[in-house]
Amino acid sequence: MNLVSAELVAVVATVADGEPLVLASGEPAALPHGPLEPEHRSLQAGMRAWAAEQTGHELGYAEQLYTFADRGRSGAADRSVAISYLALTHRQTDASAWNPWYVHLPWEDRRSATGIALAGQLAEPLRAWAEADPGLAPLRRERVAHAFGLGGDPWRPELALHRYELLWEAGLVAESAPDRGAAGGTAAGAADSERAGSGIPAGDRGRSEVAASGMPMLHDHRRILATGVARLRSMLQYRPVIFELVPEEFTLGQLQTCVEALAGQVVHKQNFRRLVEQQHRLVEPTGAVARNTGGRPARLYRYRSEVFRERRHVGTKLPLPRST
Amino acid sequence: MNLVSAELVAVVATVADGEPLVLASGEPAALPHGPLEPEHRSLQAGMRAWAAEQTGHELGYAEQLYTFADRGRSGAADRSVAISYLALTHRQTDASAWNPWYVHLPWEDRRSATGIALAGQLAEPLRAWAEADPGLAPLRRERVAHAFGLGGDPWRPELALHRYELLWEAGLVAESAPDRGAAGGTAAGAADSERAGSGIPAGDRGRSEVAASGMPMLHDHRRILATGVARLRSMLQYRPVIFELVPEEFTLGQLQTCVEALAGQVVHKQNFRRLVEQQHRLVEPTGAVARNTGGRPARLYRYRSEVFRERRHVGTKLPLPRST
DNA sequence: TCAAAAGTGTTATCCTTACACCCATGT
DNA sequence: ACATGGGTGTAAGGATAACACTTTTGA
Repeated sequence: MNLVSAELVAVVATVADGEPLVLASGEPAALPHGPLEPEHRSLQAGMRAWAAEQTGHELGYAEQLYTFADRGRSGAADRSVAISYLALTHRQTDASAWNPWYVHLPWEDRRSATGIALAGQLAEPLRAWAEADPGLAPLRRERVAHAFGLGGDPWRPELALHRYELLWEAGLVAESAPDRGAAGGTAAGAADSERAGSGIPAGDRGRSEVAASGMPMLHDHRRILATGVARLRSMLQYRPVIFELVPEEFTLGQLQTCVEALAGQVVHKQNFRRLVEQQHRLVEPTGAVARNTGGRPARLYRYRSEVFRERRHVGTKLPLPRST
Repeated sequence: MNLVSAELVAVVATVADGEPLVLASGEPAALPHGPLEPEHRSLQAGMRAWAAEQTGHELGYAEQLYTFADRGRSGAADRSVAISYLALTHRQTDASAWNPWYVHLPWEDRRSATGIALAGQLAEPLRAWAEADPGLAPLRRERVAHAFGLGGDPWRPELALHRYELLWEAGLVAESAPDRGAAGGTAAGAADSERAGSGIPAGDRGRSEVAASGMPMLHDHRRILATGVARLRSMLQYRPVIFELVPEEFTLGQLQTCVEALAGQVVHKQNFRRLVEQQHRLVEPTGAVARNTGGRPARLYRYRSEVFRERRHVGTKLPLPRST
């Protein structure tokens, strides 16, 4: 009988003040994780137990993401399987263990011009990587253009995992950099933590590119985070998941900010409101207003849980601009 | 260290003569499967190795489906994790090990009036199950209506997994029937195979309902099959996966038949053609014609692989009738 | 008064669905 | 001739993306 060790890993996401956050702690940053144990009643129950123990959080919605097998984690002989989950939770007050997504995946935040510029800095090294192997160049060019929205392709928020994997292959993240030895990789772990924190590859690349490569995480946790981001962004398009991340009462502005935080992209205000209110009828006004908006007071809304039945399949369609 | 055994299971799908097929063999029918072994380079590689060894097939496209943990498989103490994959392959000639999907999931085939009637036979027992527990009744009613398209809800092909799980919970499939002992369940295996083949629960239900409940499979393999069917039907809507299942040259009629086989539902002919040809420009004529169509000869088409770049995200949108 | 955010109205365009109809072949 | 499947034209309705504009607050 071939036995393996099974590890449970959780991407626990929330949004606070318009910033998407993920539960992560340690140096290098690690997602909540732990082995599957005999007393766990199910995979999901085990994941919840570890997350609760390590973070004091009870999780809300959760779904399985992906199962990874790493041969190299603790040597070639015994093998470990990592079963990852995505969990959503309302904002909590303990600020300790939360990291902004975009600290680890800065190129995914295109809400501002500077964010887009940051992502743009990756284009040149990616092209260089694509051309480095003449045989693979056409395929790589295509993959880069598709994933990063270059050369006529639109930027697709839900391709976050493709993008991370390309950067990994190209050696543009610390976990895969040719001169690795900082965080990530096989079993480096806590060694060399001052460099791990900054995520600086030892190559001769400029300072700006370093900022674009993001803060590394333990083992393949950044890949798992990217998987969670991609899944959440996909769900956003066809299921009303936002309401797991927003307080019971909210303004349409807050809702929009939350969507923008997850998608990493701004959406068209007027059409967003109409879509949510009229087309999908996902929300209804509570009658109350919020006055702390900085401008005109905003009506408060609540999620119409009745529609969960009729509109389970509808998401918050993003009124994305035609070409980005 | 807590160790578990990891098993790889494959849902290998194809379409032949307008009938969707899955690789399965034995009694009760089992999907290709086997333990993860040290020499496997990755999870997917292991799955491919087992499938090739057990069926003589090299697989084409493959993607991970889901990871299940069963406590009860071989006793309470040691635990097994099943990592399942969906694989697509072109039609092969060895007819031996292929089973039609709808032998196992007959309610999923709504291409004919008799198929729809078959699914309708499940409505009554499902309602009875929903009402059996007064506390859970509202939730169960809602789940049944949503999954099976009752009471104003549309039938959604991609909810195949929800439907199977409801039937399982309601004890309407042999694997979960209260009087179980035939195929499925814990470790029944090859015992009692003559009853397993027919899938007849020992209860006092009528003959027609037996036909509607479908042929059982080993362990939870029918659930895994339902997961694969659901995933494939989802993909159909937003990615051009059909072309993995169709010969290089095909008529639009063949393509449509193939889509209908997977979706378990007929589609609107004229609009299907226009969608594929014009909107998405997924195909182009080869110039040749097929004369064995039974009517007017049909133009042959090929898949425009150029669009894989521009339209990776586009699927074969199903021009479904407004209300079913 | 002005910045900032909330909220309304309208339009052009495209996609979806549906209906009606003609075309080319084998029997 | 006629059944069978292949193939075309067109129109109604709804969803989308874009634009211009008004309203109400706090500083």
